[in-house]
Amino acid sequence: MIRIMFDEFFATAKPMRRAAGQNVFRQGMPVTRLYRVTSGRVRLLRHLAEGTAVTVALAEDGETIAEASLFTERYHCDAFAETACELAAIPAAAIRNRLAADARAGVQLAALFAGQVRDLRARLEMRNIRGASERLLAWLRYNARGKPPQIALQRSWRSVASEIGLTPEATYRALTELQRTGFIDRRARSVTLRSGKG
Amino acid sequence: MIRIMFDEFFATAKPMRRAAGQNVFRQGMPVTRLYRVTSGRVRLLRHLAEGTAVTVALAEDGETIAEASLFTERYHCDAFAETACELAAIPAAAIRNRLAADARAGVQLAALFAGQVRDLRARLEMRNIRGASERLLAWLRYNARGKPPQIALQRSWRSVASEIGLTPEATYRALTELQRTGFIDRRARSVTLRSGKG
DNA sequence: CGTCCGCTTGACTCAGATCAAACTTGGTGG
DNA sequence: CCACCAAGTTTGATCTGAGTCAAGCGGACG
Repeated sequence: MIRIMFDEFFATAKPMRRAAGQNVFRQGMPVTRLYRVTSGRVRLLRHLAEGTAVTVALAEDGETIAEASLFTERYHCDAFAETACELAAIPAAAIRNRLAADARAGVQLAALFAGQVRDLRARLEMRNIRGASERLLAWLRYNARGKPPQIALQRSWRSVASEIGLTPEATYRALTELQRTGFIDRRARSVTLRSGKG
Repeated sequence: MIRIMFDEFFATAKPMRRAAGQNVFRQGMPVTRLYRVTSGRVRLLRHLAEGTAVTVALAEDGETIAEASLFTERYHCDAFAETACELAAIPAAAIRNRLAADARAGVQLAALFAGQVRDLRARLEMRNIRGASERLLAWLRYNARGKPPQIALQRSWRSVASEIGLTPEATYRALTELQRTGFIDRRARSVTLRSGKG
């Protein structure tokens, strides 16, 4: 119910495509649109003095980019397609109008962002776990649902690997290890967490 | 101007203390207060089935905890003092009332959270940089201001180390390395970024 | 004056990255 | 239905760079 507001806009958004390397928006340009990545990968780069740049985010899979731009005049970073991609674009003005017209919209948006903050904090915290198996286990626990806790992965383990900051190889090995030590029960992309050991 | 709203509440908040190991709130309890950590460190733990738990965040230094709780009935995690700490507490109802009364408050809050989202994404992205020197350099670039870009650190390098996910030793070595290769110019806690190499 | 903590440097270790090769799966098109 | 290709998965061997332990310096503070 919380992300309804955004989704509603994106549902009717006009889709657009970008070839690999093409630009979506540039730092310093007035904020005209909000984007969601439908497929492919978009890199957000913040330019600094001296011609250097820092990657600020990598978006794929339905992630929305530069939401913070809603509240600023100009984009604070460049966005360019790293692979060929498809994006949904909505005019920033539409959201701003909604925010001005509907008092509850602001609160809804705040709730949406607050949830993202919580989620990002959790992800960041997982990165502090050094051991590959332990980090993966933390991720599994965080994302498992039900009793007993289970995960039916809708994507590749590779993508999980990149989310938790491990190489695919390390992730597969960690899976094997967790299986071996009896922490999980796995069949392909389905995992069941087990109480303690095996 | 954006974080005025929160700060205003926290400024008049009653301070409270917790000894190391003491509880602040528990998962499942109705959300009554919002907290900001003034000193010390608070660990947020999310309990899962099977008696296991995952650390969801570690807050210190003036960080606000469990903002997302503003929009839920009950706390979704435990909070307990990891060291002796001091907290500022404000009633959640106060914020909710403000949100209900002032239409612009919701938007302000959304803007605040959106900024946090951007910041957390950037931090997460830095963690994907493997090399210690490169990661530290990215952090320095992200946090430097001015022309030429400079940083006058107000805290210890140790705390920077933990923020970027390196050991203090690795961080000091990276500093030395960046100095040696001419990327930075350092005197104690003041750093100037230099164009390319030395 | 002594203690604590941040800083610094050195030596060693090891877990995860990297490189490599094979197998499986899934989808595409003939 | 099969040939084929791309991507994901799996396992092995090797290497490297950050973690760990250790030791010493110096400034802040009681």
